[in-house]
Amino acid sequence: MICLTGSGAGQHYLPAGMVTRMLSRSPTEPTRSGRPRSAEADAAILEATRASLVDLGWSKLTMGDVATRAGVAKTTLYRRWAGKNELVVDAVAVLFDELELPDLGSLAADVEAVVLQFAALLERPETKTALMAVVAESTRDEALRDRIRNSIVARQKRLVLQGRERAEGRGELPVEQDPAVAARTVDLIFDVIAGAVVHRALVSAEPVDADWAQRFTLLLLSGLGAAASQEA
Amino acid sequence: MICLTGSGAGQHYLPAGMVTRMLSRSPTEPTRSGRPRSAEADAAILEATRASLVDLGWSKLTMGDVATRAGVAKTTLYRRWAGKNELVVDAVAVLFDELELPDLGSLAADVEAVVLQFAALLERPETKTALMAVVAESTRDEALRDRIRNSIVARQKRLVLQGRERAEGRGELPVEQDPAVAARTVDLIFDVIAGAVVHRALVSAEPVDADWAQRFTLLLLSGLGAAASQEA
Amino acid sequence: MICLTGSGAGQHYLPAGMVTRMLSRSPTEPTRSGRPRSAEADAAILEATRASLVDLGWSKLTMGDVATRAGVAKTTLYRRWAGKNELVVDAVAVLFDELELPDLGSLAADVEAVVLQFAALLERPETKTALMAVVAESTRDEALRDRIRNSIVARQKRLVLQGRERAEGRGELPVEQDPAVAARTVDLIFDVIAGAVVHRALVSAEPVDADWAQRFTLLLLSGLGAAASQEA
Amino acid sequence: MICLTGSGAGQHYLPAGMVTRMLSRSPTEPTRSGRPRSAEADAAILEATRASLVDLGWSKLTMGDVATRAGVAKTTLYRRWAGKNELVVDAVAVLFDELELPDLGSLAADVEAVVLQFAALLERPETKTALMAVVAESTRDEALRDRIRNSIVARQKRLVLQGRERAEGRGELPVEQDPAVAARTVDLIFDVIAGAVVHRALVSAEPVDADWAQRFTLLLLSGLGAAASQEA
DNA sequence: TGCTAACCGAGACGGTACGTCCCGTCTTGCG
DNA sequence: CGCAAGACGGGACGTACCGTCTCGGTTAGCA
Repeated sequence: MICLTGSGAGQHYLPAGMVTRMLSRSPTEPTRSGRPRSAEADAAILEATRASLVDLGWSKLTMGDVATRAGVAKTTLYRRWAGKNELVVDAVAVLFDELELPDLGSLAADVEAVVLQFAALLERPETKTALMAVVAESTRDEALRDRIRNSIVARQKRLVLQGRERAEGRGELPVEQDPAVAARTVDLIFDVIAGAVVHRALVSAEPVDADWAQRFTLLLLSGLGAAASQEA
Repeated sequence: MICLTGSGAGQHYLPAGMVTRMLSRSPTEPTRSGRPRSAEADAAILEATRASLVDLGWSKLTMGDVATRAGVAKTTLYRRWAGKNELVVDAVAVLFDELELPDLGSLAADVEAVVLQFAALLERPETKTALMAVVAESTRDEALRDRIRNSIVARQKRLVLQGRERAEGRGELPVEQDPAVAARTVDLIFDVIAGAVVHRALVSAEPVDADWAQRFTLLLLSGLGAAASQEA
Repeated sequence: MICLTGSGAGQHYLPAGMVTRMLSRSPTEPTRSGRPRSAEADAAILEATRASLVDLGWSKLTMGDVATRAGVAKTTLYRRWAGKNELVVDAVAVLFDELELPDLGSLAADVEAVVLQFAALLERPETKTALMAVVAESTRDEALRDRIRNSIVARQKRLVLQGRERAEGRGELPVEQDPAVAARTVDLIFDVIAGAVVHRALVSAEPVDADWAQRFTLLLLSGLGAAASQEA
Repeated sequence: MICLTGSGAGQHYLPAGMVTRMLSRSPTEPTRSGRPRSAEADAAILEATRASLVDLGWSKLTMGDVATRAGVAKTTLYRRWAGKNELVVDAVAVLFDELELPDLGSLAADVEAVVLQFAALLERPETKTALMAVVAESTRDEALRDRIRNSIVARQKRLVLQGRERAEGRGELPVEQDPAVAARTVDLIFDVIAGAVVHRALVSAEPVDADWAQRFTLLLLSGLGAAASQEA
């Protein structure tokens, strides 16, 4: 697995495990003199951000309110995050970790389950309100777009990869030899699944229930099979 | 065609042609004495809104800036729209009118074309930045959600309906007898198409080019065929 | 009396009496469209400034606190005054209006009286704390220096002029023919009186009582007589 | 001359020469083991304070900036001085040491000279900006007032004492027998001289040139002679 | 010569106030 | 009565310093 943990809190922040011994100090991390940043503050801030998001929603959330809830000074927030967008991405990203690909014996069952999981996640007010807002903001902010990709999108896409491997193992899908084809197929499927679920839940504002999940999965897997046989 | 015109500009707004004769005055529109509202102002405001959206993006757009660009007082904006969200929805909605379902002889060709049209629309900065933002905002605002549905979503969904009718006419798709099944199939397809395109363009931030459109269409139509035969 | 009233509140502020008739609009004051500034707000702010000065002193006085006390938004302060310095000068200037030259029959008695008046003024916390602070600030700010001169210094210097005229009338002082000599003598006396009182009260921090006033006046008037006879 | 050196730098600060032998250790200064404070740091800080005062003025001067200029940590400043006021008083006090009463043969010449010296000192930006500011601050701070009196005022007042003694020696002034009368006369003269010069230079903002000094001295000494003869 | 206590730099901490921007509302006078 | 202008009370912004508090590391002087 690649770097899905990673970015962590802020721009100049050193993840805990990185400071090891004085001897093996990285040359790019000279010494970090001065008082180190409080890890408790980090946790409190992210937790407070999620709480504030639930209570107030994206547009009413303010840095000052988050700071107050976290029992922290506003400056402490700004020392770690450049603004509301970055903070919320980090606060929400962790929620996507709970998505898991269960092994229910068939690809269809697995896909249906993960669709429902994703829909449940999008039901939660902090996710619903935050996800589209940061995506909207990212249309004008390259750095934010990268942050979203690393922190959120990658967390979701790994499920598709995992599902593909498992289906290949089960013999439900032929093993794709060409890695380029494999990659773009994964991307396509990912956009279809994530896009459809998000669109149904947030734009059409209709429930993503078991019935819809089943019909969607049928459409997707049928298409996948037919398309694969045709591409070959 | 059902109600796609509709809501129009603002809460107490009278479309230009509607103020006709004093005789046939609606009882809920008592007399409207005094100076009537300027229709030019409306056009200027919506145009200014789109321009401001291009220049500044959603989050930096302000009512004051729009008013200044339109050569209009802030009060004039608020007399017509309740706030930024409503204004932007109306300003952007018209852009979705340019989407059309061409008749290229086959369903696949038609779908590919409309996918590319939609992608081109999402390339435009005013659309890209506005669409997700108002959707995000609508997660907490019922009235806004309705406005979006009436002004934007309906404009897109009609293409799917149209495509289905045409495909049925061509014999590419069986005529669905049960109207409930028909409706939910249309909804599913709409969410898959719109969701996948939006997700690819704005979240994955990858180009929606002819190749992708073709592969996506293949997946969709294959799935559609297989699913339809299975549901039967 | 020349322009001692005058400057008034703020930079773009129109004193009340100036807006007279629509006909005789000054060409430099084009029309002043829009809602006019609230005169009540002005008064409330200046009053609140003096109160805050008494309670908190110069260095603890904040714009926010003044705004709160005045029941006014911070922006309303900043619309009229560029900062704390300007505001305090205007708020305190009016206090110097209460200085008056009484007519006690002799120059000595008049001078003693005005010295004690001035000392009493410097006892008041709002004056004491503000005067030196704005003077200190004015060492780096040309505009502030002018403001102080127009609003405060001029109010004091008129007493010296008045005293001279009265003493000349009584025959206590010879009538000075050369206006240049007269002017520089007035300046000298003004600096000596104001300087000595301020220095005693605020730097030496000793009481300016009747005894000190008498001894100071004796020194001043004796010197004035001798110097005048010598200069002649 | 008595205690003009005086308080020295800071609250727990030990002037360099004072740490002598263990034997004669003050009982209130238990042992002072460990690394002693850097004397170089002290000098660098005071120098940096004056430099910052010149560049930024009183109100823009910050402890952080002084620390940076001195190549020292903020904590090092706070270990020695309680705050900005105390630091600036100490930094500026030394400048008043350069005031000297020259012996030019007559009291008038001596006074004129010292007036011009004082005026020259007040021309220097660090003095000009600091003196009034700390005086202003001292109106609310008893301890600061004492510090100013010990560090600055006393340095100036000694010149008046010295001048009086010299004039008595020359026979220009009668020797005052009553020490109380002598003391209050010195105080009066001091306030008149210092007050007039400061007021002219900083409030009236007019030049204290040779002409003004001469006219002022004439006024003062004439008054002094007349007043003395009258008091007798 | 090694201990140890107080020093030092760096810089993060919880705060307060800043001055600005925008909000959505409210007066003005003009047309 | 609509409209442009612009002042109003209010709220959040992001920044600058405050004075305090850890950190890791240095430095004198006693043992």
